[in-house]
Amino acid sequence: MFGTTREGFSVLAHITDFLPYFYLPAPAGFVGEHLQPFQDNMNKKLGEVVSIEIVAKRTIWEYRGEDKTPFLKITVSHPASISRECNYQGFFPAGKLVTYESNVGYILRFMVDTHVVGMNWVTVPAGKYKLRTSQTRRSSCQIELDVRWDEFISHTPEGEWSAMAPLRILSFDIECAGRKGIFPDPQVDPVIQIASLVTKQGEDKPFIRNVFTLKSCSYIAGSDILSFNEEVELLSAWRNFLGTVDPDVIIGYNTTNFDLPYLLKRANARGVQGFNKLGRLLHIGTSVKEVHSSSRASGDRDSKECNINGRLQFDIFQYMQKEYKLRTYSLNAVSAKFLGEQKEDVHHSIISELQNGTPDSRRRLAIYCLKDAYLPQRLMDKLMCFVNYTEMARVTGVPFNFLLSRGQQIKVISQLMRRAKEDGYLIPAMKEQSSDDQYEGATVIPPTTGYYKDPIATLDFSSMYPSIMIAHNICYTTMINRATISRLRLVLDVDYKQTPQGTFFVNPTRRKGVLPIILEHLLSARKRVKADLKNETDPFKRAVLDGRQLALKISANSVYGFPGASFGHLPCTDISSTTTAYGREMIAKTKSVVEDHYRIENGFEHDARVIYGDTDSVMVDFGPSDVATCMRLGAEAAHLVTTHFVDPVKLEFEKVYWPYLLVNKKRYAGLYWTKPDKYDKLDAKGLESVRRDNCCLASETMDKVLNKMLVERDPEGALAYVKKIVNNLLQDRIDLSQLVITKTLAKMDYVSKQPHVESARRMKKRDAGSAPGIGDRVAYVIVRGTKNARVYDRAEDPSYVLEHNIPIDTEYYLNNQLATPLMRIFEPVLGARAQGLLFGNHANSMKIATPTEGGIVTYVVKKQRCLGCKTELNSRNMQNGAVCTNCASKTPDLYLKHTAATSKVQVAFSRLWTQCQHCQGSLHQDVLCSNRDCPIFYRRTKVQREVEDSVALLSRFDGVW
DNA sequence: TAATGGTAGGGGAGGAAAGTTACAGCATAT
DNA sequence: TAATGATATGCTGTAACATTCCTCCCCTAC
Repeated sequence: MFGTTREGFSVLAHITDFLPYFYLPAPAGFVGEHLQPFQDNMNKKLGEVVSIEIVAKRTIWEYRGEDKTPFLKITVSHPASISRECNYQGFFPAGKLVTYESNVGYILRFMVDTHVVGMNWVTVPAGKYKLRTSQTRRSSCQIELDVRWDEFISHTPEGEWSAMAPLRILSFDIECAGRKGIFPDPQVDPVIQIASLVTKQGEDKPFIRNVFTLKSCSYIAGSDILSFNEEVELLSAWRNFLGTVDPDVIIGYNTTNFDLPYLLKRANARGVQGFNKLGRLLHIGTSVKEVHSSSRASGDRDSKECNINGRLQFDIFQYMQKEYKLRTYSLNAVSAKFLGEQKEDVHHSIISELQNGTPDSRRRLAIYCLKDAYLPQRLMDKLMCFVNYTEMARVTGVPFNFLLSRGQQIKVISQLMRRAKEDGYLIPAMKEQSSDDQYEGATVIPPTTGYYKDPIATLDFSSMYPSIMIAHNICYTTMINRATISRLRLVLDVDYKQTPQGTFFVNPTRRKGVLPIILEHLLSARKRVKADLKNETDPFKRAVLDGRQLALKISANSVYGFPGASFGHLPCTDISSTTTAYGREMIAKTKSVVEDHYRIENGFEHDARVIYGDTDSVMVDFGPSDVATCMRLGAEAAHLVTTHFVDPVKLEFEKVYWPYLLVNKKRYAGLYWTKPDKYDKLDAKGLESVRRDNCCLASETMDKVLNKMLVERDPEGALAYVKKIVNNLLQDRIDLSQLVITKTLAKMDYVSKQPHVESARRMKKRDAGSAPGIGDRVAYVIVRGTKNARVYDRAEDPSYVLEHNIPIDTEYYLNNQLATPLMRIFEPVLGARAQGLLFGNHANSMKIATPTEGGIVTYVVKKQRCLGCKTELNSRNMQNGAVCTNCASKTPDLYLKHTAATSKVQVAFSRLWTQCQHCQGSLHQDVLCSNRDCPIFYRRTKVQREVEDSVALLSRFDGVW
């Protein structure tokens, strides 16, 4: 175990004598005399079986009475020796044998048995350990010791033991000098700079800030600069720096997939001695491994993995991808969103130029590099990533690095094993069985769509699935089949009950399920933490507590998904389908109770109607037109409904929507009220304004329209707004950045052609290194094409479109991105007249010639036209380079007009240029930024082209006078 | 090999299939 | 009156086009 003391000294504790083991059910007739020969027999095949003993345990699978049965606990000397096959005197028939707890990782096994959870404090009592001497040391840690696995104390992370450790965190970024148009290749392209920041956990300023540069570099305030003439020296010096700093945590942005592998491959290519000794173990070097992960929630993803023993790796890029749903995950976009600042983005082809320039140009690069090292640290602080993950590791009990590298299941398994061990249950190692059969999920009440001017109350079941599982004691350990029922002579409704799904579970009086116990523990712990949070004033402790309650909530919710996971460790469709069946019954019951009770004939002023509901919520139109009454009725109804259900199931009144626009199932918007005097926010669900797969123009327009309709209650104003946007679009006054559509490249082999897939394919052809890979998000815009050309043929990389000045298909954006979604929300409010009002005629559209076959104008004869009357200029009518004979007299006027136009765009351009200079922090240097996530960049490039065109036009007046 | 939370549902786009229309080509009637 | 040619009519196959329905795909709600 690696760790740190309270004072910040690094520790390596060698844990001794902990051996892996697994279980086999003892077959009938197997007795004590068989143990030794059986062990000898197994040793022949496996070797290294240390001991076998008979223990009384019970399986977690199904209720089979309270009797424990004999199991063989087989202890082996090495994790690899755990087997699922054994054969001895016909006792263990091949194929049918089920082993228990044989598929549990050794690390988790150890942590469960010693009550160690990820990121917790451990005390090694005096006298129980032996310090290692300089001869026996195996690591670079300051303290190194040996301790038996059962002689240290693991502290539950509560009270004084919930403090964060004073970990040293290194954040770094590298720059390499690539060749033009090609993504850097570690076999060829050198590493030229490495920027590093070192911060102590909990402090807001780094105590080391430096940059290693190849060749000299001018002074940077507040940072150390270490320059080297040889790349090999640079790499070697940085490795030594890392060893001296001895960080506990290494962070960065995409360091796992880019920076670390690049450094290692480059050092290898240049033959830098000992570079791969990045970890704390002296005899183990770091190597790169390709891994593939796939999950239903986050899709497929290819990535790399580096082992740096004794140091945690925490790649903020991976964290963002896992925890946030964003349009783009570039460091630019993420910093802009969460830190509120754009950063300069130097295209990789320009880096070499800066490197080959002067100390000052290398200084620019160094500043850029330092910023890229600083931003991950700031993101981590701002978003509390490290604190939240620490709490998640503590709550679920898994090692910290599992949280990024593994899925949801391992967290539930960890909790399940801990609880199971306490109660003497064993978990079977199920044979992998990928079943395709889906079970039935939740009900979505068919919506009565429309625009509601009266307040709509929303009632929710809090933590629905967890509370169902607790209320009805649904668990592996409580499932029971008919045979067992008759064998044990159990009585319906006394000992067990039949669920709506037709399955049977024993009552808690007979046996309380393990899953319900885990869930109760999680829910009550969350309640306690929330109570503590109310009294806590220290902002840092508050953050820890908040992270903890969040972790508890997420953990409780993922318990339900675990038995339903078809590719799982312990799939059990009965548990999942029973839980959802109760849920369906409850939502139906809620609807009928509310609608039966709140009726005019029962003395109420209106008949209440349930207009919509999804899984655990119902939306009720009680009738009254004021929020306060609606809230009172809602709270009352929630209370009434709750009495119909088993504890701890609880229906809560949560909020009122007023007004409320119900578009379809899972698609609605409304003003969200929790108190009668003021609304909290505009809440939109499922609509284009909250989706990532349409362009910003579409979502922002919809957001504005919703605001005008619901907040300002001004549908006419909304109409006018849309008309303005449409006009801007057709006149090409919308930034390209607003039109970028992003979608995830989810897999390799697509059945049908898709716009984002085809665009990614074209990008790959141009530069394979920088093209989006599997799991990345692809950005594209739709350009004009030949008639009937498919959308996938017209999807193009925005940078490419910008560089080559390819015309945008405004009609596509108008019809597919704006009109269709907007009509869906206008129609319920305005009725059928909306259509004509908005999209009837767009005569103002600028007609741009449609390119012919293949998207390229093949034979273009450029003919000059008169700047006055646009007539074609030829040898007969040409007065001068600018105008025809007819317009000759207007030449001075035309000249003035074009001069004015030119200077106007020049002013616009210089303003944008200055803005970019401000952003890069220097007003007397060229702007190199090509940040594709920054709207200014697009605007600047567009205006730049306008300036060029305008100047070219003006030059036709040259020699007129 | 190891590892991978669930189902319900909207909506855009592609693509096959079935339907429509226009038209050439031919046979037949006038 | 029969044979012949011109024209109109009707049928049919085919290509082009528009529509419908289904599937794939992405993303979201819960």
